[in-house]
Amino acid sequence: MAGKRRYEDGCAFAQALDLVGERWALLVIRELVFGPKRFTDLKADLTGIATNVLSQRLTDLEQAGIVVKKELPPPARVQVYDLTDWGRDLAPIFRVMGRWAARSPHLKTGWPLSVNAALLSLGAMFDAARAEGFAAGIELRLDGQPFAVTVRDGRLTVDPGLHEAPDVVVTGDQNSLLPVLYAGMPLNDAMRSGLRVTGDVGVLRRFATLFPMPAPAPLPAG
Amino acid sequence: MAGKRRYEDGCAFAQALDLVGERWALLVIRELVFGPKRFTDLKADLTGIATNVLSQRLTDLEQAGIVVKKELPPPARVQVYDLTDWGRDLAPIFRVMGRWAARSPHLKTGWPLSVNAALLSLGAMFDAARAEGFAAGIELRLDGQPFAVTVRDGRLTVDPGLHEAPDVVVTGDQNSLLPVLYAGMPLNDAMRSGLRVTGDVGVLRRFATLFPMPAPAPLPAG
DNA sequence: CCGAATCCTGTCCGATACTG
DNA sequence: CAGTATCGGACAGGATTCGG
Repeated sequence: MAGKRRYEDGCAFAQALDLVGERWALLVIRELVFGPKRFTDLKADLTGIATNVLSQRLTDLEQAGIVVKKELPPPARVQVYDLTDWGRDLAPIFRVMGRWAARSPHLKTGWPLSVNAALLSLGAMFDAARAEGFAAGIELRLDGQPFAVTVRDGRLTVDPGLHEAPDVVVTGDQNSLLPVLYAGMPLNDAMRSGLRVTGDVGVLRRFATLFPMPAPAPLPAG
Repeated sequence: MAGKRRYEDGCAFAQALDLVGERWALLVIRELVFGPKRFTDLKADLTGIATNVLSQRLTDLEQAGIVVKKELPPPARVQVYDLTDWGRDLAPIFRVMGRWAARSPHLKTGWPLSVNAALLSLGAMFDAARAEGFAAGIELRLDGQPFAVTVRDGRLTVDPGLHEAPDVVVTGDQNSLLPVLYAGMPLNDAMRSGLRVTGDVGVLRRFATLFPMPAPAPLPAG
């Protein structure tokens, strides 16, 4: 435990990397931004992570003050991991860096995404200019979990839980929905392959125009 | 080379980590945001990095399209590493994440910083509200290199090179200057220990009030 | 002298098996 | 369900050496 590898750098950014720069650490945080999860669910959502690594990261993040281990009240009485307020303040990182990576010349599209990754990508790719004069309430039920997406005043918000006043409700999985938003797939195609839409489909179609893919960066010589 | 460890995740953020998530990678980029450097200077500015690791990161980042290897024109004819435009777009990450880390309950202050780290920290800690109605041109000469710092319209910019119209010129090293900006050290103390100031000292004193330290996050239990 | 390539050692990661 | 134990392999750290 004493042999922890650290940059010995006064730079606050370098000290951030000491806390969240190890492999998987930021992805663990990504999976907790919309609310607490149990160990096994975290493992399921983080494809490929080993149990010992997940365990290690959670204790490291807990010691850093980013994650807290909680026990849900009876009768549930299961223990879950949640972000502290400060830990949740990392959310903008995912949007800023995700938007940057969306311009990678090597970006692989069409790969499966976790529910949390898909929801964060909305905030990353959202184009405020295209949303001018548009307001909408959309409830997304991905993998059975409801999320309230709201567009208003050129801003997009995503919160866990049911939407108070949805114009449209979309049920299905994120990997069916995202090609509609980012790759121009016709909504009808997605509905034919499992996506269910109830309510105002026009709102959803309009919503799907708010996420333009940025042009990839040029690759210097290769 | 083929055995590169990757998250196989469609999430753009996870793919960003595939590119810049390895140890030292983001710090290498940090050291290049204000302009190209030679291998040896990079090694000197990144305290503790091993030559083979630096070499490996540079070739990885070059393949990713983030870094380019250039040869300066004769008579210099030395090779330098520079960021691509896309690579330089990572600069906001340092500010956002640095500002986040400044609230760490474990933050170590008073440690030495590189020139680039110090300059990026200005953008991270700058408080626009405190700069209302204030405009200033400040030339910082840190470790012999000049940087033009400008405050205007509630915004702060930092560019490499001499300032066109400086109100004040500060010469010295970043570790003498930063305590004045962030820790309330009296400017006179810093000047007594090596910082040299020519021009309007009042502008510098006012400038030093623009960088309030945020309150550290509470540590949940211990 | 600069920019690496090459040892070697230690630590971390990944996969699986196993336990309260 | 929620982790711990174990082990092989990949990667990082440090020193040395080599080519331009």
